[in-house]
Amino acid sequence: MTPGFRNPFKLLDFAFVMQEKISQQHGPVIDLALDTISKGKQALVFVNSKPSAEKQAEEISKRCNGKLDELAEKVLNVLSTPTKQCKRLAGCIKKGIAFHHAGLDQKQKELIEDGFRAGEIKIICCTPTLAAGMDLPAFRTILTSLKRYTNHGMDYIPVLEYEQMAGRAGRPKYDSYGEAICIAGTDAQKEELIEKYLNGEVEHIYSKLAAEPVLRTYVLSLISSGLVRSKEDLMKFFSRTFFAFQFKDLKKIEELLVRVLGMLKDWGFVKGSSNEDFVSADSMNEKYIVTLLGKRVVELYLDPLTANKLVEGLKKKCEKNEFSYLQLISHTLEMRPLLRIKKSEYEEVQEKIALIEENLLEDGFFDEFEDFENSIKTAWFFEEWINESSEEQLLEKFGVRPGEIKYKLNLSDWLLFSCIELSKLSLLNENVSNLTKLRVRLKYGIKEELMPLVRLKGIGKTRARKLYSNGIKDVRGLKKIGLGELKLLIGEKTAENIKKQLEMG
DNA sequence: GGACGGTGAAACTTCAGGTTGCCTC
DNA sequence: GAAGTTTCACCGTCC
Repeated sequence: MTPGFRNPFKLLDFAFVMQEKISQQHGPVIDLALDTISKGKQALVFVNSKPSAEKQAEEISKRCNGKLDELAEKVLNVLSTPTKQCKRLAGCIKKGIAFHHAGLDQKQKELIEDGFRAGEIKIICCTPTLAAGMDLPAFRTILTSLKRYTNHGMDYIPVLEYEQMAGRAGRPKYDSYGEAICIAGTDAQKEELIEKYLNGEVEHIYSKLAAEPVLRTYVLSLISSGLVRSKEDLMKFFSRTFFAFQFKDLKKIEELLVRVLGMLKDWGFVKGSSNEDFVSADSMNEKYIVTLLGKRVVELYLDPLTANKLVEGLKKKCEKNEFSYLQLISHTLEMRPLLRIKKSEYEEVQEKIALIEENLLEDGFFDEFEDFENSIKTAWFFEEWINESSEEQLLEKFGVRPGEIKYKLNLSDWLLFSCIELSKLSLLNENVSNLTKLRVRLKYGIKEELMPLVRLKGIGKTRARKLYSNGIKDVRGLKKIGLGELKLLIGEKTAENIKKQLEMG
């Protein structure tokens, strides 16, 4: 831990003194940022939301005169067509300021992190993305707010989280100490912050085993690995965990485990190993073994609940189209958080539901209708993607940023792969070819007609579309066209490469 | 007089994050 | 609960 930064009074008083000393020109955050730069140092500014991170960075950058044109150019051209977000980021970076959150493309995040480490970028305004894991120390950490929106309204963040953010301050190699500065609005608030975060204790750690999804997954994998063969084994195992230590009530744990076992059995992921008829259902000695399907569920790292939902959905006999599958995988715990429906979108989504209701692979969503509606919006977003909407269009229509698009696509690929595997093991092979096709389309973001073209290395969404609209629709078309003409369409190097691939068959 | 643009206050809307599968030239 | 965004009334300017 860096010396200096744990001394609470020094710290917070410093912030107050600082505000007066820096003559409060533009508000505390901007003043502190500019002061950091004038000292030749760097700072991380933690804010509460993605829009805030962008706004704050922009405000600071307006008052800076960096000249990082080259880096800005790189950041701008990470995607095939820059989105609004890219332009905004490039504008800030030009001045030596950046914003950083999960909505950025991975490549952009790396450029920013490297730029900061190299000392070119002076200030990063970020959401808690940068709080943990990342090795990005700065001289100063500025925490604009220690409250965050939760399910129960605005609430103070845990002390542990505060420490993670504050702990970014202090660069072992360059500074002998670091400064973590919380912005307090009033004296009363200042006292509150000191009490809670500087004098307060870190919260107790609670075992996450208590959460049922984790418990389900755990029990199944224990049985699958052979570590646990009976309810008795299971109880023995769990009585030694931190979960049991905290929970204390072994009877309750047993009830919970029995329920989980029952579910796994109903879903066909485990079965009684022998002479089941002679052993009563809640006998401690009843032996369990994993089924083939259950084993695969473990290997796929799926929550058994999700796995069962997928299997049940895949079984459904109805007219299935892309949207059917997309909605099925969107309405899982794994896909959360789902895209949320804005007020202005409500009617549009209702219309969409009416349109595709008959093709859905699930029924009985009445208890959590809002969640269901969100799954429709999420599936819709995927659908637009495979119909060749650009990142910019998705940002406009669904408010999904490029980084989030990639993350969601990665999840969807995993879940579709899981659907394929589960179909194979559940004798539901009629789904396999459609799912496989869908995976390819999601990977590239293309309509079905471009599929033959993207098989070739060097051809993705953009080039495939260009070729197609010029009448080249498949490998045969590519073979027929002359090299010169092909070069004009997709560039010299790529054209040569493609021809080579075709020759090799 | 009417179109247009700028300004500011009120009303409205939204709010962090990120491991897992497989294959591979 | 707070901050960012949108909306809308109001005013001044120019043609």
